[in-house]
Amino acid sequence: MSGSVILPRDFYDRDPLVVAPQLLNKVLVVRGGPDELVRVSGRIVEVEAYRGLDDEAAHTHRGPTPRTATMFGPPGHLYVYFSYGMHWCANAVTSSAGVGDAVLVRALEPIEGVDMMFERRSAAGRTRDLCSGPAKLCQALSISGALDGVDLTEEASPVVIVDDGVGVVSEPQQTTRIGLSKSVELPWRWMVPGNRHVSR
DNA sequence: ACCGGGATGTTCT
DNA sequence: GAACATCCCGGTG
Repeated sequence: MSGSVILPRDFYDRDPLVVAPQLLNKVLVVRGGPDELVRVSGRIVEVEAYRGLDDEAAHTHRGPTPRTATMFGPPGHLYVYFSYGMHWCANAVTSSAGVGDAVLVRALEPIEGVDMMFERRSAAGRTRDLCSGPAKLCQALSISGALDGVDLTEEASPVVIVDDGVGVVSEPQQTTRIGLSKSVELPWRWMVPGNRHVSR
């Protein structure tokens, strides 16, 4: 798309506390996949940072496991994990390879493929129900474990994150993270202030 | 509006 | 066994 630029590797190769708020207003795009010729996308309006070294809630905090191989890998890749026995959640790996940091994408404002999103998410009654949660957006965009490890910085990738020229959020809303029992005090969740598509 | 519980399977103690 | 980076549905006020 003209005017849209794929975020480069350098963007991700930094501390997730820096990357996370800068991912707000960027656009997550999924193309191809199970439904050929379909392109769906949404603007990132809510994120959380996970930092393996000092964050007890991070999957990587207790060292490498088979599940977290991608999160310990190089930055700029998609880390997808299976949650509560039925949901998928998607992260962008940050920091350098071997560190184990990532940013969880928690909510999108739908842009392209809204009809397809409603088909995939029969429970959604309103547009703001389509992508207002980390597992909801994976369902709407058809992101599953098959896409774990995808390079987000390659033009040919089925999943990319692009900058479409909308600026960074000047004063992101910052709170503690959602749904955790460990490291609950860390204020590592950021949102676009006033956006209707954030999670509850 | 809020609250409680069930679904469902991988990972870790 | 218990915990888990969740969601949905049905209760009640």
